[in-house]
Amino acid sequence: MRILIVEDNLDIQANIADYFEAEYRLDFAYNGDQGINLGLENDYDVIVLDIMLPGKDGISVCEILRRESRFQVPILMLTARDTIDDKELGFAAGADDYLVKPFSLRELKMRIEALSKRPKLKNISMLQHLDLSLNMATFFITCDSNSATLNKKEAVILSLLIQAAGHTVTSDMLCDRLWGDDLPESGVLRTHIYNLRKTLKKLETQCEIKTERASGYRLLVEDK
Amino acid sequence: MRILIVEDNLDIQANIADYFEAEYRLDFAYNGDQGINLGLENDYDVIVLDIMLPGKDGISVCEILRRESRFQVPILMLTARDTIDDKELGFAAGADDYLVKPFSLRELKMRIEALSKRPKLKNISMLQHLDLSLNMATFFITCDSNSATLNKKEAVILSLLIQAAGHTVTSDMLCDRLWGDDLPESGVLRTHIYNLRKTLKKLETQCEIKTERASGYRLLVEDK
DNA sequence: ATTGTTTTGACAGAGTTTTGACACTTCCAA
DNA sequence: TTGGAAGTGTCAAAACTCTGTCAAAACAAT
Repeated sequence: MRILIVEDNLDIQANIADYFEAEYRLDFAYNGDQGINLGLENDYDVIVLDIMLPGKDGISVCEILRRESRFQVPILMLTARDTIDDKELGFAAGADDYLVKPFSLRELKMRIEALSKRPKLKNISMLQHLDLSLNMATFFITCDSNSATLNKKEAVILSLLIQAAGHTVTSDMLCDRLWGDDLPESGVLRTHIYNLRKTLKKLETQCEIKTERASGYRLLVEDK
Repeated sequence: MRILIVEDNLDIQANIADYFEAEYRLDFAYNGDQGINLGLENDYDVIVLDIMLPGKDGISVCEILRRESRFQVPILMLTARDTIDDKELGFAAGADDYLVKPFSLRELKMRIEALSKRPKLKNISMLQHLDLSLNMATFFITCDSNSATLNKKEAVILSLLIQAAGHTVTSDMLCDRLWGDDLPESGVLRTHIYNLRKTLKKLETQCEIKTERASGYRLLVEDK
């Protein structure tokens, strides 16, 4: 399990490091900007975010991560204050859980475990991108007056591409989501992408799947 | 028996888990939004809802569940405060029972048992959808001048479909309601759906059961 | 016993996913 | 520049899975 701790207090950092080092892979950021960079770069299982930070405060960091990240990382906020205002701000910014300082490391651990166990693609049932919208409950896609239904694999692929729109989604990541550990050894993914493109074309949508050679696929963000 | 616990305090969660795990099927949510999602997604026998939650408080969760859910799940509220105000708020929001912290697990269990025994379809004995009406006391369905009587299983299936009209009801959920834990291992459900469709056709109703492949069934809402 | 209800199992047909073959593109080194 | 290796696009057909259909058997109620 990989965790990012964004916290400026060196004592707290050291405590967390001691307690969790053996079990998790930890990265530390000392200020908001560094937190944003690391958070966008890597795919963490949980991000622990102090609300009081030098430079950008935790709320802003949280907002930016939520807006920019192509991953749906659970974010746990730390705060010294226990005012409702703070909490509401935090949740509004997209935090998933809250912990008030001082806290026990044991409790922090329990919450991290709880967060990491949540299904990643929780409740997003209606995804949109440019002129396209995809209903993940029915696998129905619509573009203006045109529509079609995808099958499951295609829907999963498209949903991941939309969520990462503009960023490349590696083939590995797609395979992981589609087949988990026992992947078929043929080029199935290619076929699915091919069919997906065919139905996208039929819908006359502006959305286009670009392939990043030797890496993966990416949904273009600009109109044509 | 399937129960949803919406409670952010991990210690209480752990206690409840220990005490009830052997006997009930438990799901946990640790904030309001997760509670709402799980509550709407699944068909619980009882929902236990803490009033103090991160994010949406229990009252709002209760209101939303009551408004949105296609099930009539009994809701038991937990609160640390014992003010009349709180109780009234809770009942106004649609809670069915109340328990003040700290409480004994034995008492919680008694209340859960009591709630779960209440008839599920309290006042709904006459279900309607489009031009069809189903009397759950007699299993009699009518459409204009045509009518027929269903048998019990068919009636249960149709009632669930009507209550969820427009939304997919998973096969799992249907099986759960029809057979509980010891399901028959053949494709009985298919047969019942088949027969149900046959009588629906005979009645010349506008209602139509659509199957969502690899998922479940859904009653169409638009006229044909 | 008779009747109605529920389950079983077999089969066919429809839809989904995988496979594999071939052509085409891109990149790199000779 | 040129040829080959690696990565992709294309497509049809095979393999697989889920459903609909139905008759007959098992079960329950009266």
